[in-house]
Formats: sequence, structure tokens, C-alpha cells
Amino acid sequence: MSTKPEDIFKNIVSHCKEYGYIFQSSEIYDGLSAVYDYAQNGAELKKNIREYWWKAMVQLNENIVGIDAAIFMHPTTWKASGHVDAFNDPLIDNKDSKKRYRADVLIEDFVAKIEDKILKEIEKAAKRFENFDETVYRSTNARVIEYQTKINDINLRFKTALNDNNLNEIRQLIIDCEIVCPISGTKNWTDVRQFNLMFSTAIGSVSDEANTIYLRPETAQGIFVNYLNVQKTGRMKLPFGIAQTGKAFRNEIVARQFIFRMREFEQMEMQFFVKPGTEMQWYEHWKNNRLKWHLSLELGKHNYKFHDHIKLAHYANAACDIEFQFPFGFKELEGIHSRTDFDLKQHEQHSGKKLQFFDVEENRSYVPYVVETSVGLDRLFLSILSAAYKEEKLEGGDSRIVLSLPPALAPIKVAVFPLVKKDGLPELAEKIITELKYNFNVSYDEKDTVGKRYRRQDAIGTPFCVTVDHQSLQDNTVTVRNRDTMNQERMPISNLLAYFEEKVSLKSLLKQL
RNA sequence: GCGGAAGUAGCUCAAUUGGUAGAGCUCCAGCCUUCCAAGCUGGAGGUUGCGGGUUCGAGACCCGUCUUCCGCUCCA
Repeated sequence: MSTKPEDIFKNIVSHCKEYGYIFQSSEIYDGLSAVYDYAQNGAELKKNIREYWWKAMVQLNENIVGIDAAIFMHPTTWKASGHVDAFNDPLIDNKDSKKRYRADVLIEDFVAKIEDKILKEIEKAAKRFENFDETVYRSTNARVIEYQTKINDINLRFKTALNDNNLNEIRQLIIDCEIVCPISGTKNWTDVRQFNLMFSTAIGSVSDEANTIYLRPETAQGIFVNYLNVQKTGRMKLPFGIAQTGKAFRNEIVARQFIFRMREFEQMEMQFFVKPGTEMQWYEHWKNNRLKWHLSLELGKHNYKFHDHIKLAHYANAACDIEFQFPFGFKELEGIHSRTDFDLKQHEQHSGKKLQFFDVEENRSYVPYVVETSVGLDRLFLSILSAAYKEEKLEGGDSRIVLSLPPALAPIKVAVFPLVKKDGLPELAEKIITELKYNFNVSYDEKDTVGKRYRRQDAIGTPFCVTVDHQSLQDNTVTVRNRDTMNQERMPISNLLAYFEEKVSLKSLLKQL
């Protein structure tokens, strides 16, 4: 087992498979690229993370409610959000420089270059002639006319090709224009390919273009389209938030790094609706609040940092990421964006419905501003797992692999062992299991030496092991072994429930917030 | 998507020039009865990712394909 930093990530990925956390999707059919399944332990951990987030957002904040909107949404939703137009780019690669370009941008840049030439001609002419009339010049100068004709031809072909979705024609246009790659200077182009970031499918049993719907690329729009419904039926007043967890789907060009970037993934988002003008104050509030939530997991303060966006998306007036130090470097974990009133206004326009809030104090209606917190559940899962994964060297040359998961998030909270498989010890252990199983996920193991059983539980991150020995039969006490310290403590069986309740429940995490 | 590398048991890896697919760990059934892995016996587990080709013979060589890793590229 190597401890070189570049190997740690590989080891974590293997560990995930070997101990039932994450399997590749459809593995028996050679797998499906960038799609993964959560296994028996992974599903528990993921569920616990989701629950912690949900309680921190919804249960602890009186003015935040949660919804569960459908993955299928009316197609117009994605026109309004900008996903249909903004993310359907025809792409082309130069085979020599290996650089990728948007085919439409290459053509537009080429057209812009010709237009520059026309402008230069006009500039020169304007200096030469008095009483210069640009319109006349444009319609009479042979060179300008030639340029303009070329532009018109290109634009016509380009427009037709786009409308017909004729990717071959777009490529031919690039070749005919003799457009070269600015890096390699060659015209050695691949085919033009369309990358649709959204997955589409057909609703209804008869396939028909009009029935195309998309699998949502983000959960946020499910919140925006329900803004008014929730505000009215929940009698919500600004500022208030709507939270949601759920699957989203993106047809990534390159999806890699295990579960960090998957085609199907789960988001945990909260859209916080505020009075315009107060958004920066709430933006700061949620930045701090969300970082505090992450730090409560005690995975190391040094593993987190803010990354402010300098280049903002079209809908935002402030944005930052909370980044986490993954084994492959600092990467985005959660985004906090001040989205202005962009989304609600877009939906107002496309739906024709007013999505406003009546402010009693000001006696007027307005479209609220939105501050968004959006965290990837799968990335959060990976961050927790990779921080928890430890290859320890113990005294005496021993080593062990332990997942030091936050106890409240561990898939199994307590394992119960009979020290030996006889003398009535298994029976007493089973009795303890029965007492604990209504409160916690518990596990029983009687196979192999007790030391081996401890290691097995360490590997899946079980925070506590209870061992029943011969003394237990006499005085009803057992030993409780701590995963991280490996220390043992003897206590009465009757104390176990309260002891574990304090150590492994979400309550202790929530109280830190 | 491009370039490079890889794919053999659940895991980690062997298999000389192309010549009978193996080990350790894990797992299962027992033995032992032990508070921190690696004691003993037995057992299960493989069309060598998949498909084709060359060959008397392919885990190895060739072609295709799928998946993974690294770099580039893209990223709401």
C-alpha cells in the first residue's frame, strides 16, 4: 500500500469499491462512462449527508422550506433559463494543435475580420475625400462590395446550416473560408460535432419532435417556477428560502475524476429570496453560514477556501465557490451566487405570469432578488471520504486503514461482537443489537479474531465497537472501543443507548451551527 | 473529443521467445477460543474486458471496440 500523494486517490477509489461504498455503473457490462452507483455503505453515508444538510437548512431556519420538484419540466423552462440556446455549441477540433473551438465562433470571427477590412477601407476613403458619404461609398466601391458580398454569402450559408442543423455544411464553410487554427496555422479540422449539455428524451408513447423534454441540468429552476406557489401557500414573507435536493443531469464533454464530475449527479440547493438592494448582505450571510456548516464536519479548516469569481455569469452580480482540497487539488465544492432577479424575470417573460412579492411596508410589488447556495452532494461525499481516509502506521509495525468519518454520518454507528462464539456470548450480543437497532444502524460480527473484526469496522468507518466478554455475563458491562483512538472503555449495557445517542446523533453537529 | 498508458480471481499482482492460467490477501465451511490484521484444515471463485484476425497453438502479436488513469480541451 503506497502512501505517495498521487497514489492516495487511487487507493481511495479502490477502497470505495472493496468496502461497498461506490461501484461503477453497470460494471458487468464493462461499465458506463462517468456514471457510478452508491453501494450499501455509500448509500447510507450519502443519505446521512443529505439529511444533515436538509436539517441545517430547513429545520433550523424558520424561513426556509423544502420542496421536491420533478426532474421533468416544461421545455420552455430551459428556454427561459438560457440552457437551450447557451449550451448547444457546435464544436470543432484542429488535429494539429489539438485545440477545440466553437465552430460558430470561428466563422463569426472570420466575418468580423472581413468587416474590419471594410472599415479600414472606409477610414482611408474618408481621409481622402471631402464630403465623404459612407453609404454611397459602400454601395459603389468595388473592393468593399466584394467584401460585403463575401460576408453576405458566408452569413447566408451559415444561417441555413444552423437552421438545418447541418454540421457538415458548417465544416465545409470553415474549409471554404480557409479558416486556420490560430495556434497551429493549419486547416486540418475534424468534423463538427454538437455537444448538447442537456439530455433529452420524449414524453408520451409516440415519438414526435414536439414532445422533446429535457432531464433537468440543475434543480434551481424547479424552485424558481414554484416560487409563487410556495410563497402564497406557505404564507412566506421576504426574506425566505426554498431548499431542494435532487438529481441533475449534464452531458459533460469530459467527465472524470471518479464521482467528482458525473453525468448524473445530485445537487443540494437553496434559493433565498430577498428584497432588492439587500442581496449583498445576504450573500455575505450565506457565505459565512455555509462555510460554518462545512467546518462543523471537522475535516480540517485548512482544507477549505473561498474562491471569488472575477468573471461573472450573465445572471450574477456576485459569486464565489467554497473549494475543498481534494487529493487532486483544490476544487469547487459549493457555489454561492447572487443571481439578481434574472431567473424570476425570465420566467415572468416566458410564462406571462407575475412572479412578484407585495411589500406591505413599501406598498408596492417587485421581483425579489435571489441568493443561491448550491452544493454537489457527490462532491461533498468525496470530500468527506477523502479527508476521512487514513492509512495509519501503528506501533509494532502494524498498519490499518481507517475511515475517520464524522460519527453522525457513518453508515454503521455501532458494531457488536461476542469475544468468542460460545458460552452464551453471542446471545447476549444479539440482545444488545436488539436494544440498539431501533435507534441506530448496528452490525453483528462473530467471525475471526476480535482484532480482525475491529479492523473490518475501521475500514468502513464504524465509530464504535461493543465487545461482549465473560465478565459481561456476570456484571452486565461491556467494552466500548473507539475507532479513532482504539481505546476501550467499560460501561454498563444499560448506558449504551444514551452514550451512543450523544456521540453519533446529528444533534451534536446541528448544535454547532 | 485528441494524444499517451493500462485492463489477468472480489483486491494486489505473476506467468521466460507465442507452448497446460498461478500466488498472496479476501470470501465460504470447519478447527482453535484468543481484546486489536496476517495460527491450522478444506472449499469456492477465470471463455485473461469484449469482438475479430495471424498461428499447429494467443494472456502475450495485429485490428476494432468498451472501460479506467495521465495530459490537453470544455465546464451554468
